Amino acid sequence: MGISERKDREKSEMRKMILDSAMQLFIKDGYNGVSIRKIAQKIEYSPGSIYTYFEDKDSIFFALHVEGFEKLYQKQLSAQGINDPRERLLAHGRAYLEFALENQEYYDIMFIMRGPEEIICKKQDWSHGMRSYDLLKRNVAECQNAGMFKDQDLETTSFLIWSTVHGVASLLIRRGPALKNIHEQDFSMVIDSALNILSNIIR
Amino acid sequence: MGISERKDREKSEMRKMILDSAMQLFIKDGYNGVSIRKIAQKIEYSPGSIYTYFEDKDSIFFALHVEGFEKLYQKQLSAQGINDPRERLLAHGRAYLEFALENQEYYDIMFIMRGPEEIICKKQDWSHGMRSYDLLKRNVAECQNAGMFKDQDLETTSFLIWSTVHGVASLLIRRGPALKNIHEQDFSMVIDSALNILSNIIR
DNA sequence: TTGACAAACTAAACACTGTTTAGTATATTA
DNA sequence: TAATATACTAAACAGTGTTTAGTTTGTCAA
Repeated sequence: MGISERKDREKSEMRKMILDSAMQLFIKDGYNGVSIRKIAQKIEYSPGSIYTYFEDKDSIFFALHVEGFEKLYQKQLSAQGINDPRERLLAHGRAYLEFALENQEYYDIMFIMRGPEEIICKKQDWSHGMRSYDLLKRNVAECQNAGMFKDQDLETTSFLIWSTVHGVASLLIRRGPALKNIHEQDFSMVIDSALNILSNIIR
Repeated sequence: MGISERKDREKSEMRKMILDSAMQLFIKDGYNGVSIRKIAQKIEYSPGSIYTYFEDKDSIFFALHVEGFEKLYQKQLSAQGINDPRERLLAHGRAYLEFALENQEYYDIMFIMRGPEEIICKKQDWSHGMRSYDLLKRNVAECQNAGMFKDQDLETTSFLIWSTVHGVASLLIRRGPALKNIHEQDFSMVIDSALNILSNIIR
């Protein structure tokens, strides 16, 4: 059936076009600055057509959310080649921070923005996030096997490690009051310092 | 001039009424669920009247933001009585986390939500946030004077300490994927663990 | 007490928003 | 060729933040 395959292809191309346009607008105009009509105008279709491909506006952001987790997971896997558990966990942290700073819009969608997060709870689908988090937990567990974090709860330890890197990432991205004095080119220094903290925790 | 004083009083009572209603609705319906019309209905005035007291919807959230920072600052001051710099910094961290979990809506407005943060940048007014952050920096500086964080940059160290507690706070409030296994009653345990990390950093 | 003035307030309008609906055009299938 | 399914559009609906014109109200000087 070549026809239905072509149709599927056309359908997914349209989906991609919508997502790409939405992402571009999202980066330019922020979450609330993007409207279905603007997306429609950008892809040169009527607003209504978009609803053939996505249930609602939220679903578009959810789809971008899923894309983001896929990118994060791939980045995280790049650290899995390292054998020493301690070094692997540090590389894992670096990968996380690099992902966050290289894909700030995705990171925002995934972990910071209110809108989409409510959506994800509504959709009951944290599975993509869990996959990344489970990878972290596995790395922490293997650190425990190697004698680190002794007498510490796996869940709590993993969570606190995530908190540390997430805290750095989200503040760097959102630019809180402290960041008047930390500029873009200093980010890698901050990453190093954050990993230093991690490195102190790991013992 | 008793009349103009009464008028000022009435004006600020009206402001307070608007802010209280906005906060209530905000907690109940979330950021985007609150409309000027809903606030107006709650206070039994027409939507237009609100614009006599606030420039726009954003200003209402900004005002709540300022209120939040005032509360945080007061809470932080409660830790300033402690003499030992290390213990004071730890108490400072605990105060921060307690504030975040006791005033989750405020914390959200202050540090997590996109909307208002853009507003604050627009208004170029991080002064309220800076006051709290400066207090942290002062405490860190005095830890340095007492021999801790030797050879570490004050700015970076302060930022990373803030990151750590902010990371914990924002993940606890937003309930990321990791938090399926951490329930409300365990929060104080997580706070203790976070402070343990802080305590490890401080040496 | 009256007239002027300023402030508060409202109803209505404006230009948006996400979403639904009814209807059309097009391509595929029997 | 006729029937059917799909993609698509224009228009409408109910909502949004904000502005405007006009009214009411309270204050104050003449």
